[in-house]
Amino acid sequence: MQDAAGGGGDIHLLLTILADGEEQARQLELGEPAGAAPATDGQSSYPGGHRRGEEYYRGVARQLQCTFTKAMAVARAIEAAAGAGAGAGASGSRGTTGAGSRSDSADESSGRTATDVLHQERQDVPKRRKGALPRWTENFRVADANLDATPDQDDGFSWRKYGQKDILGAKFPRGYYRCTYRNAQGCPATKQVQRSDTDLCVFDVTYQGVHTCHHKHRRGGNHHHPPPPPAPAPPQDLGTELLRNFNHGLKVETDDELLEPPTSAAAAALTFEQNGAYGAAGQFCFPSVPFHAGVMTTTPLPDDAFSPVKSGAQLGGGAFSPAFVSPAMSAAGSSYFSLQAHGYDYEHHQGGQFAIRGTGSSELDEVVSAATTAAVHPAAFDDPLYHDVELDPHLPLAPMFGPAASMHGHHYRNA
DNA sequence: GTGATTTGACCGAT
DNA sequence: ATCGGTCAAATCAC
Repeated sequence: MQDAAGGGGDIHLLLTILADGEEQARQLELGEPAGAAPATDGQSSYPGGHRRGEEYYRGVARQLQCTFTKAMAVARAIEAAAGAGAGAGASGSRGTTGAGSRSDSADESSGRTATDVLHQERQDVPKRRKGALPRWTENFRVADANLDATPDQDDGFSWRKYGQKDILGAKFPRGYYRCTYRNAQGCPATKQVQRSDTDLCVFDVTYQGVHTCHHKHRRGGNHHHPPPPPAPAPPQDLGTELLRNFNHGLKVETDDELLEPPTSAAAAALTFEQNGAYGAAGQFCFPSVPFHAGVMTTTPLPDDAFSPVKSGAQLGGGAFSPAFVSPAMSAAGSSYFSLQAHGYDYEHHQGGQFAIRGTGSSELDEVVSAATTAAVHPAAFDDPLYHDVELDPHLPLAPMFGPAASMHGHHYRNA
């Protein structure tokens, strides 16, 4: 509604990003580690000076790539904002009745635990917080673009389809699934599956809510899937890992400057806050750099898909992964991955981009300030209680992988 | 018979 | 009024 301000700001932002890109291109040309130089460390990371240069160029090139991505995102956002207030999806509404014989809806039916939980959450936060449940998206690619190709890459959970809907502007209907054990165990997890209209091989799978069921891996069910495919990791892990990584004193590059935690995180959060003022969102990019396994734990998580630490699985070819990676995703060779939590969409592209898309409003400030606080007091990360605080553990403050990692902050308005 | 899927209708949000 | 998400009766599959 107040897109006007956002639009103007976004244009300015776009210009800023483009200026960044210009600067990065210049760096490429000069080969001079300008601001983002690994100046201070140097030798420790790159014994061979010659190799260091190579790495440097690569890094700058990736930055440049990220900058382009950001610019395009902002441009699209501007376009969308200008065009029409394309309704942002993500409505977490919950229909109550069915036809005629309703009887549940209230709250006491035994199977409504998940709903209850949601209710409770909402009562705790009177503001309407639709995206109360963490939400993230993965792209699955199937071998052939066959129309009857199954989007159902077994992710290790048992899903039950409860709806299908034609979506405006999409060629293919969207399928709605919820955890089979929703009634039995009150598991709130759901997912939406939609085939990409551009690439028939690609299915966008949006997960929402973390499995609370003691899911048993789908017993030799419909699909031939021998590999033990755990589930899309619960976002908590992302937050945990991010925060953990943060504690490792990695460097973060925010927009223009290279910073070091906690300063860096604080600055990143600050950037966010500024973005928040726009009512917009942030997009963070960081070059894909070889990361140190020490920072993360790579675990082929077993059945209990909810152990606090499981992530860092490598995508193919040495590309880094976000703080967590669902085996389902890597198995499917997905090239794209995103996550949303508490109103923010986190997106990660295999190319090394990470974006945060906010759903706007005051929530942003809350989270940002919480994040800022947390960033300044890294010790808080070790406190298991931080989960209970408003602090959103899923913030993008984390310096991702490796000392050379850098992160750019920007935002764009998401219609 | 049991459980999953299909499908039209309902509901909240925009 | 429209759209996305959900419900539940009807239907299908085992």
